[in-house]
This record gives sequence, structure tokens and C-alpha cells, in this order.
Amino acid sequence: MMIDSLPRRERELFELLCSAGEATAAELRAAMKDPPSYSAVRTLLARLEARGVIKHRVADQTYVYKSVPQPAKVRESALRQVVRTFFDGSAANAATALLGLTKSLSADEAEALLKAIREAEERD
Amino acid sequence: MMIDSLPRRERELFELLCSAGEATAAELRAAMKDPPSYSAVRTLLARLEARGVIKHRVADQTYVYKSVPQPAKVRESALRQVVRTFFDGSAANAATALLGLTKSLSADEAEALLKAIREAEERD
DNA sequence: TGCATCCTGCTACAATTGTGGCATGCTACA
DNA sequence: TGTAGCATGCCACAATTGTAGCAGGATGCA
Repeated sequence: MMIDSLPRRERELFELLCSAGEATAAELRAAMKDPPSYSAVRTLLARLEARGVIKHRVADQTYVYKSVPQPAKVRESALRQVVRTFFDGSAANAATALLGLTKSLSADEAEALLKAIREAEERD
Repeated sequence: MMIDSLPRRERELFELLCSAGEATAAELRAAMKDPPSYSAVRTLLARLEARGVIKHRVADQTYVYKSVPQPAKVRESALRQVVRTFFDGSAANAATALLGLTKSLSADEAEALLKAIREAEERD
């Protein structure tokens, strides 16, 4: 199911869907850049569903889509991909770079980071 | 130039190239999954070059390709994309998740992280 | 009850992508 | 010197993707 194997537009939709959690065709369309017709969006969603990467439920006579794979799994594989591609496999370097992009750090966030660091150190 | 606007295979090559720094068609082909013919790879590279996202120099009668945009820029935009898509815009959460993926943490890495955290806190 | 809506399921088709073939040109070495 | 080995530049073409149109079925309200 690997996300990088999806064609451009399907991937865009899938990522949008991951970011939204759940969404209808219209909502997703609104979030796309250069949104094609509503009809086109639905075709793409149908293709994604045919591939088995997303599924829908019906609510109010409208399809509400969501990712089939666990969000956590998708996230992890996306992270690994970035780490491999841009950080020579070093997750730590990637994390450091990420912190460089952070505007502000709440106390909770800082604490969670420190905890994650301690745990990573223990895993040595 | 946005990387997500590239078609599947071109994107794959571009990412491989980012990861390698510089590479020839043959090297890139070797790194691809389900490598198509050498000829196909060269066509893709030519297209990427036509788009202006990669360029080549000649060394030993062979083209050596590399990314046109600064690696740092590409990295940053890739990170931002992941953060937006999978971490609701929170770089700190993404960094924390990244640490959860780390096998081991060297002293240098841990120190760099702590420094980055301190700096992020000061930016508040 | 009839008409706007909004959604869905097809169907269709052009453009882009993915892939490979072939002729040509430069080395290198037998 | 000629022939095998690579690499390049075009060219061609099938498959996939990107995009949209249209018919049909619910819903809601004038």
C-alpha cells in the first residue's frame, strides 16, 4: 500500500485525508490545490478505495472517507521515508532539524521531548 | 518546483538523488524499486532536468546529476509537509515521534537535541 | 406533486507518464 | 584498425492518470 506508489493526485488526496482524519469529497476538494471538478475528485476517491487504501461510511446520504491503514502506521512510514531520504537515516538529526523549524515550544511539548530523549538513550 | 507536484517515478528518482547527493543514471537505477530499463531511467532524468529540478555535469563522459534546489530547502519543505499532514502542524510532536523511532542515541546527538530544544524555547 | 439540489454510479477521453528501442558517437583495447 | 562496450539523444507507444459529463436516485420545500 506504500504511499509513494500512489499517483500524484491520489496521493494528494490521501495525505489530505490523513490530515483531516475523515472527510467528504467536497471537503477534500476544498483543500486541494488547483481543485479539479467535484466529479474528478470523486473518481480519484473511488480509485483510492479500489486500491484499498481508503474506505467510506455513509452519513447523511454522503460518503465520509477515511484511511484504511492505521494513522500511526502511515505516519511512521512517512517519517522513515523522510529520514532515509533527507537525513541519511538519522532520525535524531531529523528531529533536531524539526526543532529548528519550531516557532514556539510549550512546556508540555518540551517535557515530552525530554522524555522521548531519555527513553531513546535507554534503548541504547 | 514543489516536490509533490512530480509524477511518481520522477519523484522517486528525485528523492533518491537527494539522498545520494550526486549520482549517475546507472546508480540511481540500481537504487530504484522495480527498476525499469536504463533507457527509461534516462528519459525520466531528462524530464526532471527539463523541469529544472535537477541538473547534470559531465564527468568521464557520463552525466552526474544533482538537485538544483539547495538540499536544505528541499529538506525543510519535506519536513513541513510531513508535519502538516501527519502532526497537525506541530513540529514538536513530529520530533517526539521521530525520537520514538530512534534505535540508539549518541551523546552528540542527544546534546544537539537539547541545544535545539533550548533554542526553540528561547524563540518563544 | 413538481422542481431544485445534492449525492452517487457509470462512462469517456485527452494528457501525462512509464517504458523501451534504436542510431550515433566516443573510448579502450585486442 | 575494427569491434565490443557504454553513454547519449531522439522517437514511439501503451498504460495510467487527470478530468469531466451525464443519468439516476433521495431529500426537501414551494
